[in-house]
Amino acid sequence: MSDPAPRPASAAEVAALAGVSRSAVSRTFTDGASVSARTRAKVMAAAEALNYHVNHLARGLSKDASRPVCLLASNLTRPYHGLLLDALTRRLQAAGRMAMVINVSTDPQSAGAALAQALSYRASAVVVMSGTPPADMVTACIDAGQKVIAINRGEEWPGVHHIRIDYRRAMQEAVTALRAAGCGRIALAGSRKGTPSLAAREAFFIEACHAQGIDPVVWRGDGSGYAEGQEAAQALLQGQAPPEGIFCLTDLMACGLMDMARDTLALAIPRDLCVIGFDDIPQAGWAGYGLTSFGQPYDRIAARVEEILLGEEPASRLETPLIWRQSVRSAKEPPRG
Amino acid sequence: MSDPAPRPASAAEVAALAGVSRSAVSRTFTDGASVSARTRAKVMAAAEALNYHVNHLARGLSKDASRPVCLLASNLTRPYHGLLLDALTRRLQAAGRMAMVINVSTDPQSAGAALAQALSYRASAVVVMSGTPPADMVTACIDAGQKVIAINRGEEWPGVHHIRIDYRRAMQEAVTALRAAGCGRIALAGSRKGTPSLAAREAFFIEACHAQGIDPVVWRGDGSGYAEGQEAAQALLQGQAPPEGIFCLTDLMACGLMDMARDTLALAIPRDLCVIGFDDIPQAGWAGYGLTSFGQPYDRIAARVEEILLGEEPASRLETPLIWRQSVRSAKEPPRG
DNA sequence: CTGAAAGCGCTTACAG
DNA sequence: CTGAAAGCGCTTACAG
Repeated sequence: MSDPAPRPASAAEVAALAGVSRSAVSRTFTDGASVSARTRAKVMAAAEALNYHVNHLARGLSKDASRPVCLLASNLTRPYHGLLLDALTRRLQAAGRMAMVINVSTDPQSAGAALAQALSYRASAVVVMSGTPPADMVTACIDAGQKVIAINRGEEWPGVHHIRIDYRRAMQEAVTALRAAGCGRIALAGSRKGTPSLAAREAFFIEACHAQGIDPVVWRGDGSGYAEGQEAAQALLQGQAPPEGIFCLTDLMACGLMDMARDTLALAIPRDLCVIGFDDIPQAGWAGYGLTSFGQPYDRIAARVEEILLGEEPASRLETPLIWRQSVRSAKEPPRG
Repeated sequence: MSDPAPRPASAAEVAALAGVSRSAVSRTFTDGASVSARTRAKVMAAAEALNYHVNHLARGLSKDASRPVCLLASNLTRPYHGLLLDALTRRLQAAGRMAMVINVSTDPQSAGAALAQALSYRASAVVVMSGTPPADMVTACIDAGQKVIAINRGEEWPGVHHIRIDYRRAMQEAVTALRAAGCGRIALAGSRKGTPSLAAREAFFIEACHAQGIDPVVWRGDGSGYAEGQEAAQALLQGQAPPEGIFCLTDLMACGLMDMARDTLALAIPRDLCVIGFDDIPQAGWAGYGLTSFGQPYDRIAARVEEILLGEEPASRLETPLIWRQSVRSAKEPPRG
């Protein structure tokens, strides 16, 4: 309002104004520190007058807890990533941590560079939301004292904290639901991309089919988005004796598949075809889709990240509830034919 | 791999190993600094051996350029915000800046707290992607030497760098397109939410209608998402002489409106109804919608942010191209009736 | 080009 | 409870 200060106030200036030592100021803003009520009051008054805010950058030099948490993200453009990032940033913020996001989408190999950046900012932890950084960079981070938290990344890395979904159970449920809906011929709309989550869902879906005596038709696209869903529909649904139930690796694929099945192939869903997706993105709930899908436990994932930050080591896999909508016949309805 | 160091190497250790001063190490990692090739080589070798990375936290204490850039975001769950955040983080990263995101979605008033956080981390700039922080907090940031960059935020704040879209021109184009498609009765699916962008689109759309001698029907929902689009369809399309062309404030609303118009009201698009949206989210391109929409210049916005960070002050408003798809009849096709 | 020194803004034993 | 001092890891005039 008055003379605009060129730089923010420092603890030293607050100390001077309050007539106390810089240590006293520091203590006032440190949670469990011992300061008398009187000193604290003087400090607070001075701080307010100078619009003082502790410099977290400087604090991070000595205090681990105020160092940033790095989020390695990609494809922020896709609903799943947006939802996860939303849950994560919200949670970290509530915990008073600074979230720094590194976008690794441009170059699939860039995950290594991202970790180098995390190292440069002395992040206290790095959360790998996607991408697969090279093992030696992961080791370097861990050696430097950082926690590395992997969300739904495949292989077990030594020293890495994993947060995992129980894909096996989910895939069993998917197959069961399709069979209960009367689907005899079952297919999987998969992907050649081979990211850990995608690969795990594929493997467990096929395993579950076999366990129930079914031999699923498997189709694989290049990616796992809307366009691949459309391709899947064309590839799977045109021959004779086409599948009656399809599990799509992602909701995005399911949306593409449904659009193509209805508009071009003139199939009715769920009468002629049952579809299940994964991620429970907002579009799954849109009237145009009504897609039955597995919900990702975004908030629970975020909660686990915080637990790990606090030193706890949660073990069990997270459950994904199947959200029922209209793309799968309920057991009572008769199947087609 | 070998003995895991509890903490990362410091410049002092590198200096010791290389047999030079700490200044020499610092200079080696500073862009325009004067170091002999020989010294630099020694330093680099030692740095590699110790896996040294400059501590940007510490560097931020004295160098403005390595202080973080704060991104005040919200609704990361929505396509528009995801797309913008994606473009921004990508660009900042390429520029070697650290992007710290603060999620202000929980509480609309939380924008003030977010700014306080930006102040605490001595961000060199804060980018307001959404939310409207209180004026005095904005002043505090500016007084503390931070750049405040507002993307599509309404009012002119003193000292704030604005990045703006030419909504007036876009809205004129929308009305023109609808009229060229033969739409006589025109409506606006608006919102009571009143965020700056939304309000501006509304006002300019109505202004453009009047300029072309049209009196649009205006409906307003609570928000600007899919559900409000559905409501808009019910409210606007049921009476007699319903609108033949509707502009929706957002693509999300347009999707909801289209679904409701087709599924429940049995209207054909664009035969019975032309629809235009805004944002050009991925779903607009899905086969189920084929929505004609204005594209946000995400990359250009990000480029401007960088320009402002570099001290330039770009002035003109950004253009939004109208992306033609199938939800508006082209001028040649005859309108219905 | 190079090093010794002071400074950036904090925290945390260490005495009192 | 409180202050003087050393430390966190960097940068940048200042001499040489």
